[in-house]
Amino acid sequence: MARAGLTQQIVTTHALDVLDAAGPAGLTLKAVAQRAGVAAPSLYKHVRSLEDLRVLMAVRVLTEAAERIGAAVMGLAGDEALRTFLREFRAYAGQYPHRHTLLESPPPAAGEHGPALEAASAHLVEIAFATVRGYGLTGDDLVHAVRALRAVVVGFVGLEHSAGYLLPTDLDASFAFLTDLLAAGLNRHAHPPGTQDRA
Amino acid sequence: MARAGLTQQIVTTHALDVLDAAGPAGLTLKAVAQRAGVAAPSLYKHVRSLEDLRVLMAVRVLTEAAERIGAAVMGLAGDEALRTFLREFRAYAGQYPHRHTLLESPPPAAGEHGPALEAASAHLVEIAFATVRGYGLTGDDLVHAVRALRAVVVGFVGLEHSAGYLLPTDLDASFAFLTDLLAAGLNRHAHPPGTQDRA
DNA sequence: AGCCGAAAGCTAATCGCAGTAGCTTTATGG
DNA sequence: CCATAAAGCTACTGCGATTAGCTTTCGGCT
Repeated sequence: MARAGLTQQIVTTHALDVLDAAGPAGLTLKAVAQRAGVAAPSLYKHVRSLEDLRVLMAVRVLTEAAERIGAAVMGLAGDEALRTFLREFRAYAGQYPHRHTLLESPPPAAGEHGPALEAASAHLVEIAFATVRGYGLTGDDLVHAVRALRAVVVGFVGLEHSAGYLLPTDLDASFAFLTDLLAAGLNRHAHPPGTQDRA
Repeated sequence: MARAGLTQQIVTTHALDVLDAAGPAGLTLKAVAQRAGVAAPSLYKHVRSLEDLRVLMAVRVLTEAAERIGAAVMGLAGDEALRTFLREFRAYAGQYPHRHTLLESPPPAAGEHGPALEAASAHLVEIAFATVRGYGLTGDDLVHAVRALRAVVVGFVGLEHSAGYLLPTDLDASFAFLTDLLAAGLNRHAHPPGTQDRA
């Protein structure tokens, strides 16, 4: 028998292919093994469990998304950076409509690859920070802004891909509306016209 | 043997108890059956499958949340209504930290209870519409605003409960920040100070 | 009071998939 | 050429969902 020459990375790649093609419910070790050309138990030479594999997939997805979004945002600032971040995030999710499910379920820092997951997540968060830095926010407001940014984009994309938005109204327009909303809100905090609202 | 006297509603209630207690991964028919005091296969007299049960649970959760949020928002308008909607939604999710997972996965209108799911979802959306109505938005903007509202709240709550926010910064403050952001944004659309941004 | 059919439960069995045990073979480095 | 570790494999266990078919209870009707 010719050896398949698998590695943890290759298995992860096959697993992502399966996810993309068959959705979260279709992500089974048997399917991954089949795509990799080996018997199912052989995968255990490279991953500790299915959950472990999911974590590895999430790490990959976060890293990929961060790279892509980071590259797009690079050199931009303010509204332009913000719009680009949002657009690229949604574009990535649109290209792989099932991957967003990986960023909701995986157990936090459980297991061997927990730290890697946190690191990958932190990397994306770093990019979000950089994106928002230009608005002149300080202290906790900076964190609040990053959280708002993530909530907005994750929420919209999640609803978009789990059939949460049923009305016929154009989704691109809704996303643009939300983008404007966020941009305007951050600008308002950047140049507070007074001490209008809650501390 | 004394009869358990189950109904679809009671089974759904037990299933939600299991979900609340054991999380999404612990939601198994065996666990539900045990809590209901019957053997696992007996559940099939009331639900078609585990997936079907998940849909029923989602319907219940959406209905409950809509009632609760609807009651809280009733009689309010503008920012007050908006803040209440957001606060109540998050409070519900905070009370049952696992239920938000039901609102992400369930297959759309698949199966017998698909229409019920859509109806329950539509009910909550109606309340979101009512909440946002006071801002004087028209046409598609109204839909955009509702979608923004849902994206914001679902995104924040989802990240909050899946350990997406790791920084030590206070989550309540971040939620307040996001609430203000949304309120300010909707007010801006309500009273456009000109034709400032993108159509 | 007693009968009947439907519905609710049960036990036994099937099926698919995650995970484990232990053997075999391929690469290699010495 | 040989020892050994890693990569695969087959066989097996266990669990949970689901199906099949039997048994019992219940409500209505006579």
